[in-house]
Amino acid sequence: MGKKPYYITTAIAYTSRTPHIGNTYEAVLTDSIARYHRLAGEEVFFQTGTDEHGQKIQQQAEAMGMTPKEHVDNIAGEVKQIWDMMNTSYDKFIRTTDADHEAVVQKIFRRLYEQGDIYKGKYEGQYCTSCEAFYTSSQLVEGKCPQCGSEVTPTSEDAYFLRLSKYQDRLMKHIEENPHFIQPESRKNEMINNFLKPGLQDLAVSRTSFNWGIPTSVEDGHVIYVWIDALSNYITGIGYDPDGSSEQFKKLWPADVHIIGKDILRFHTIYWPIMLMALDLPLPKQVFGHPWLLMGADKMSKSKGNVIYAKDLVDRYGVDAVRYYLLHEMPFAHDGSLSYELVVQRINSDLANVLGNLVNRTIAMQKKYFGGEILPPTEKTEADEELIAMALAAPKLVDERMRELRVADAMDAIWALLRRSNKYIDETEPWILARDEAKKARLATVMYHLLESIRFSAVLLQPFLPETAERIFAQIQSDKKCLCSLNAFDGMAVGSFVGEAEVLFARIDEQKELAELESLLAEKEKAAQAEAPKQGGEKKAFKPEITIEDFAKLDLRVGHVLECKRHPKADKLLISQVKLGNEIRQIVSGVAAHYTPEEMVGKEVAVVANLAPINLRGELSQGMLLFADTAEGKLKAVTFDGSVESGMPIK
RNA sequence: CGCGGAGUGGAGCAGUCUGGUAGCUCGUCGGGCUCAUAACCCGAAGGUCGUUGGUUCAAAUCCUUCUCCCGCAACCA
Repeated sequence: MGKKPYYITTAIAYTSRTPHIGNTYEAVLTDSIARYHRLAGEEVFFQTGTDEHGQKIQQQAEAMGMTPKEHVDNIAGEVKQIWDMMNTSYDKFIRTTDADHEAVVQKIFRRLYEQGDIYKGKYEGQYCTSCEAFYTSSQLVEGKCPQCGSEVTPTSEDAYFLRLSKYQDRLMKHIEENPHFIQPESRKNEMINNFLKPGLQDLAVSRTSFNWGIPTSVEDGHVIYVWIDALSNYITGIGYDPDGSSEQFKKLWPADVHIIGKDILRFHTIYWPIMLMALDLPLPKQVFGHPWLLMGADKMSKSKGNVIYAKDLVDRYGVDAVRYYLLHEMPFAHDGSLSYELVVQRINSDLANVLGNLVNRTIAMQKKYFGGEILPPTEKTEADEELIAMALAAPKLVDERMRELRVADAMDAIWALLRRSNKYIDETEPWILARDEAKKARLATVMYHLLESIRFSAVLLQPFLPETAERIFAQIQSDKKCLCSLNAFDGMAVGSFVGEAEVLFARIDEQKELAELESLLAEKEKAAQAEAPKQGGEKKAFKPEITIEDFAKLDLRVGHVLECKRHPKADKLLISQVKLGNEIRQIVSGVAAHYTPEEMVGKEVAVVANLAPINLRGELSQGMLLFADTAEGKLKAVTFDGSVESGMPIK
């Protein structure tokens, strides 16, 4: 029996919008790991795909005047296109709207229901009339409202729940006994302390408020919670079936590693393992929450206007340059940053100078001195030992680091060899050897060593820069590409000829490039602004039409802010005392990030006066202050054209 | 005191578990070389490893005080 195939997955991409370069990173990272294991001779199965259900998607589709299916078809197409453009070598691209996936998810749900791990219950069951708020049973303090201590009454909204509590101890034990299960390890503590130790609440796994999801098949009107649906992809995609799984599933499961963003670690290290336990399946061996790519110091987001798409970069610099940047500039555990400036610098120094130039100068010399013919290395000296030793040690270094998912470190080992090769040229001074016919054998040896160490590098580069590796093989005219060819330093075929020299990565004039980008960006911004009013962003999509009667239900008033302070127990909230005519109300607003209390005092602002009061983290809020979103993601209070008496209606 | 992570030469990071002369890439400055994509090679400057106190013969590393940054959770009527 052979070894179990290596099964690796990305998280499936949520189809709410076109993935940006940060989302793309995950696919490239996973691809490099998958390719490495293939290179190492293992059978590999690499699955990726798209997550296409959920309320958010339904709403977006409606706002754009499409059916949800049309919307996700568009985005899924884009995702696949980008993954393909990045040269990711996935074996399966699953979509959660695939019929077979949907069918199996229904079976999973039914099976869990029938065995009692999913049960029907009430959603947000306890209502406190004095606070006008809902609480789950576990939030109650001695059976009473945690805020005010009064009696609560159970309410009834039907939902199905997954019994997380039943498996909690088993999961905790698993995490503690398998220190590599959650990577990087720092995240492990976060999960244990924040979620497991306080105790898991059973998870509501059905929804009735929308219908873009997989029906439960247990009760009409209930669709399956999107995470249950999405997580299942890792097993449905390879043929799991509660009634009898495929041979492929038996061969592949459990997954060796799920590569996911650190933001969804909770779903993959708590909900997913528990689902698997309930299904009586083994858990994935490892979940790696990779860091994020930041734009300079900011998280990439549309509202900040700093989104970069993979295509923008690939069009300018080529696939492998972008792959290099993503794979190499991301630290193992911290967030990495990206800017055009950094990309250009890396391309110049690492790809053009160190790698490209090394190959180029070597091929040029081989042609110049020997007409391209590769001669035998007959005059080895002590000066060669270090280079050869380093080349022979490189595969092991790369292997160790890749098995720890330290991709950037693995690449460093290759670059160390490339740098050493450049140094070797200076040490041996081939151009001087070439002047003396008597030193021809020595020159041939030096050149052989150079070509061979370039071949070593190219073999090892394949998982990271597949196209570039091929181009190097073409230039050195070698087809020895397997890891097994790196056991001895003698892979170049004596008597054969090198190919044509070709520039692998052209140097970029940084000043010129940045200037050009700046003007390009300005143009783009202009175009986006011109288009914005027509199209409207996803946030600006209009809600469905209402009648004047609907509008008349709102009681909008002019309010004067008399006092304002920060909420003592919530950093996003401000508490204002607002005068509405002869009444003074306390209103809580989530604008602490946008206004200081001092700025709020004295403002005349629009108020929703007849909104049901609610208790927000211990403070009563009797209404709502109105704010407008700005393009920069800020909030601006809705004020008036001149001073208006408080309490006056707005219509 | 909600939980967790981090603070290392101008920039980005490693080293911390298993104390023992502070390392890598980029940048800067000086030199060398000419096969090559103004590339490559060598050398130098630059850090009391955020702060306080402690353990030790010895602390970036272990314990502790404070501070700043980031993430997660809660809150956004």
